[in-house]
Order: sequence, then structure tokens, then C-alpha cells
Amino acid sequence: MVTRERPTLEAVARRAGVSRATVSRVVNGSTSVAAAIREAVTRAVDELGYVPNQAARSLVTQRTESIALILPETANRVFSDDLFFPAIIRGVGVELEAADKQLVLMMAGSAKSHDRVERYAVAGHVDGVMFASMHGDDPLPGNLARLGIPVICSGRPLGSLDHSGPEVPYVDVDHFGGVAAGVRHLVAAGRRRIATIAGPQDMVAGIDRLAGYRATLEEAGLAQHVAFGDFTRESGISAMRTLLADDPAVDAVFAASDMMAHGALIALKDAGRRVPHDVAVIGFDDFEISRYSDPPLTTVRQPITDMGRTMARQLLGLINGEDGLPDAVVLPTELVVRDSA
Amino acid sequence: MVTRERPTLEAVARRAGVSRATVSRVVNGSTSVAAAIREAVTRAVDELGYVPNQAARSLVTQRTESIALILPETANRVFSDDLFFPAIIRGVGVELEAADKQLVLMMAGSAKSHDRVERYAVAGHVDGVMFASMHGDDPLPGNLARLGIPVICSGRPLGSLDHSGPEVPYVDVDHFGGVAAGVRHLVAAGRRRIATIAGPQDMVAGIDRLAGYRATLEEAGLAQHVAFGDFTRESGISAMRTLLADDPAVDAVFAASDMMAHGALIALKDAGRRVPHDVAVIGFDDFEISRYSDPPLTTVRQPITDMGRTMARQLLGLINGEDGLPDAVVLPTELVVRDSA
DNA sequence: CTGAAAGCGCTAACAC
DNA sequence: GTGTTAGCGCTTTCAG
Repeated sequence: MVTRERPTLEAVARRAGVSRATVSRVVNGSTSVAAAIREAVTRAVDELGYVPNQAARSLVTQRTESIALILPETANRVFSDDLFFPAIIRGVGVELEAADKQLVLMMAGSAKSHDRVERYAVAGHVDGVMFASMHGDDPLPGNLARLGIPVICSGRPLGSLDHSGPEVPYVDVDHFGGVAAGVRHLVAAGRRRIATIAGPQDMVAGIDRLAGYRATLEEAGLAQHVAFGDFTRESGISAMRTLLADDPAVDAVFAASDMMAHGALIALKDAGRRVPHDVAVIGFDDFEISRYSDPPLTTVRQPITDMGRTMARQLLGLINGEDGLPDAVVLPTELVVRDSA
Repeated sequence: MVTRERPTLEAVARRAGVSRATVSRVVNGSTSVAAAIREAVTRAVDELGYVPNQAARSLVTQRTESIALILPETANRVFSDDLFFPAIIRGVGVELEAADKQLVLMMAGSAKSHDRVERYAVAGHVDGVMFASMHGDDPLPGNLARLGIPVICSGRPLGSLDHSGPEVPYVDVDHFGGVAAGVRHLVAAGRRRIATIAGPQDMVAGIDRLAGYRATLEEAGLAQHVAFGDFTRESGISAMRTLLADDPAVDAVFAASDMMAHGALIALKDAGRRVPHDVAVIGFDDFEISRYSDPPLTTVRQPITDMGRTMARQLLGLINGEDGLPDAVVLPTELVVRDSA
């Protein structure tokens, strides 16, 4: 594998019989170049197979034309069957594609990779950084922002209120409202022993959805039954078993993710309960699984892809120094009724 | 969002009262620096929050310490519920993490993004490039290799034999053998009308699995029934319907992916067929769905994560100029028998 | 063991 | 319009 010498601007300039500056102008599409010269330069570029050295270019322009999406998760989780990540990346991808920016996806599930990613961003590999799926009160977004790197989060950063320094802007969905709609639907259907399988309490999606459940049950004057999972199907199965053991007469369960709802379906079937006859089940996400499960799941649809798009657009705005950008955008959620409740 | 001035080597040098060269030595861990000076420099680095500018560094070292994984697919496909991508990325991630290289994930599903990714790699953003999930006879791997960029593919490149210039090394799994084992299992169980739902014929996984089916049925002297899908569940559903319409007496089907096998299960249930009593079903992948489907799927397990790890290790070897690296590695597959066949 | 100096390849004023 | 000239921030000989 020979590392062939790559031609430089200088080489192209010599071949075309012009100066480096002129070649640079042509390569960067400046209009003020005579047609004849432009053509000569273009030919030289083609003949030599010239491609600008990005390191040299970035060194002077301070731009890389690429943008990072940082997922503080292990690859194991990012690429589990959790369709949150796909959806967010799809949305981000669409916007960056349109802006001709390169998306650089990075996972940072370990302390080591967390550091590496920070160095990567601070070292100037990218023009801006997006975060999704944050856990706890991660200092990284704030750190980068403080260094002057454009940053945006999907999902309200936890503890964003008690930090000094500039707030990190974010885009999120209305977890609370979606859960409230789902739980009210259960109440309206006459369910009275409504349990929930909550998500991890170090993530805003887990916290806000549980808050929605608690507030709505309180409003209805009903007792709360909470079990915890981590958004995966397996955790949904065991949480449902716990719930069933605690209260065999449970007649409804609101799961904070479709995967956990699917797990609940499996555990209920194992336990001989019929859905929705004995127990109603509602999920959250509206992923494909909710249409193919047995029975199809009633669920709360959240516009994850839109969240990704919005986040990307905001970040591009930040990078371009636009002003009047909102510090927070919250997208609506919607209850989708199917057979399970 | 103030773009604060980042400190340079020069600033650190001034503060520590030494030369830039010395700071550079300390930062890069050179041993030949007096302990006292090293400490002074380290302190200055900390106080200033100095982080080396990667563009400047790359400009002289010709290294970026990051590696690209290029997926010639849209985000839509990469992050569908196809668990191939997750698995490969997990494997790659593990190896690169160990080598402290940054993984840069890029999707290139459109012609435009395909070009952008090529420019990105050629411009020297990364030290090496890995490809997965290639379609047709993609010239990109060969192009990059020809420019002296270390390249490796997961999945045997189609048309790799009739190109001039250096071959692109690859890692793949034994599609043919896995399918053959599955189909023989069906034959041994007494099935005689064995159909297949084949994958896309512009991908090596689609082509080789179909070849395995054809060869094994031929060997058994049985008739072939082929329908095509694109590895997704939806395509499995419609392919199964076609198969059923063409031959209502079909008694087995080998699907080239678990998702398509799951689709077949759904279509068969709709058609009132019992699995495996009326029709046996085998998938390919051994993803989680195959354990949770009804009935659980007999399937061919392929070590995708291992393929990712192996690919990453090979590439790191290439980058470091190791020799004796194989041009091709083929990992074994294995039939996993569950209830569906 | 440390400093001085020469670029890496490119862009952007500034002249002409 | 086009060329000349300074660097961007860093590593790396080469002297001392």
C-alpha cells in the first residue's frame, strides 16, 4: 500500500502556469477569475488529481465543514434494537446533507471515550457538536460551549438550570403531555389500577415521563404503582413481572418505551393475562414494533426525527452566527390508539 | 457564543519560560526533558487549558488518529431495525477503542454524500477507511486504495476480481456454508417444496446466500422457488405472499435474513398456515427477533461483531505498515435450531 | 537536554 | 484579474 505523494496547490499552479492564489480561487469557486485561466487550472487539477489538504485549509480557515453528533452511550446501546438513535440520526443526517456538512458520529459510553471525544472536539476536528441521549448531569456540553464551540442538545440537559456560564440550548419533545394523554385514556376507559414501567431516572426522558404519570394519577385520585426499567424489552419483561407480583389485580400499565411495553406484553402473556381485556398496555415511541406486536400497541408518538432535524438546523444557525435562535424548542407528542388499550 | 481564543503552543511556552519545541516535546511525551521543566510546562498547559490544534498537527505529522467507517447506505437504512449495522459497529468500536483511535461513522446513501465522503477521506481527515454493506461494484474502496489510503471492506467486494490495481482486502462470513446447512436441515426433516426469500442481488450477502440455496437444492434434486426481498420485514411479508400464491403447497422457506423470516411468519399466520407444522421457516442472522418471534426462529448465526473487530484489526495493521496481512478472511457461520424448523 | 529555524499546504490581505 | 506575501499552529531537524 504505497502512500503516493499527493499533489499540492503549488504543483497545480506550476502546471497551469499561474500563482497559488489563483488556483486557490478557482478551487474555492471565486468568480473573479478569467474564464480561460479558470479552465486551465481546472484541467491541471483534473490531470493531477488534486484534492485540497483539509488540515492545511482548516489551519487557516478555522473551519472543517464537519459536525459531530455525540452519543454518550456504548455502541452496544446505540445499536441495540432501540430505534431512538436511528431516528435522531436520520433527522440530523437530512439537514446536514442539505447543508453539505459531513456528519461525524461518535459514541462515548466509557470514561475513556468520553475524554477522547472531548479532545477530538476541542482539537478543532469539527465546527460544532450535537448531543443526544445524555445521562445525568453531563458536564461535557457545557465544557465545550464554554470553550466557544457551538453546541446543542437533544433532550433537555439535566441540571441545566443550576450551572453558571452560558446555557446550552436544546430541543426536546413533550414527554409530560404525551404520558398525560395516555394515562387519561386509561382512566377514561375505566382502568383504576394503573401501573407504570418507568425509564432510567438519570435521563430526562425517564424522569419527565414518570412525572407525567405521577401527576396524572394524582389528578385522577388513583394509587401509583411504579417499576423501573432501562427502556429495553428485557427490562420491560422483568418490570412487568414485578408489577404483577406486587398487585395481581393490576388492570393497566403505562410503559415509558415501546420496547418495555413489548416486554410487558410478553410477560402478561406468560402470566395468562389477556391484553387489553385483563390488562391494558400503552407504550411510548410509536416504533414499528408497536404495529407488529400482538396485539398492536397503543402508544405515544414522539417526533424523534423532527427533533434531530430541528437540532441540526439550530446548530447550523449557531455556527453561522445567526441570532434570535431559541434556547429551547419543545415538539409535541400524540397518543396513537391501537388495540392494546 | 463567544469564540474564545484558544491558547497556542507559543502561549504555553512563554508562560513556562521555555521554547515551543520543549512544550511540544512535553505534550507529546518525549522522555528527554528535564523533570523540572516538564513540570513547569505541564502546569502552564493546565493553567491555560491548552489543547493542541489538530489541523496544525496533522499538517505536519500526516496523521489524524481517527478512522472512518463508511456505510454506503442512507441513514434510513443504516438505522432501520436491521441489526447488521449495530453489530458491525460494535465490533469496530471495541477494537478502535483499544487502539485509542477515534471512530468516525459516515453514511453515503446518495450520490452527493458518496462524493462528500470521498472528498473527506482523500482530504486527509482520517488515517484509514473501512467499508461495510456495499452495493454493486462500488469503485470507492478501490479509488481510495489507489490513492494510498489504507482501506478494508467487510463483505467481499463485488467485481473485486476484474479490477486492475491493488485488490482491496476484505473480511466476510461464510454465507454459502450457512445457507447450505440450513437447507440441508430442511431436507433432512422431510421438506420437499423448499422456497427461498432471497436478499438484494446487488449485495454479496444477497448473492452468496441465494447461491447456497440453489446449490443445495440442486444437490438434493429438488425444485427451486425464489422470491426476492431487500432484507426488511415488509419485503419478507410480500415475498411470502408471492411464494404462497405461486405454490400453495410450499412446505418450507429459507429467508436470507431474520427480518424477512419474521415477515414470512406474519404472512404465513395471515394465510392460516401453522409453523412449523405446515411450513418450516429458517432465517439468517440470529438477531434477537429470532428468539422472540412466534415461534422462535431456526436461523443461521453469523459473527457480525467479530467481522467488525477483525476488519478493524486488519486496518490498524495496514496503517502501521505491518506485513503478512491476509487479503481475505472468512469467518464461519452456524445453524441454530429453534422451533420454526 | 534545550532552543532556533524551517517548513507542512493553504487562504487572504494587499499590491499591482 | 492576478501575483506576492504573510502567516495559521505545530513538529522536527540541526546546532549548541
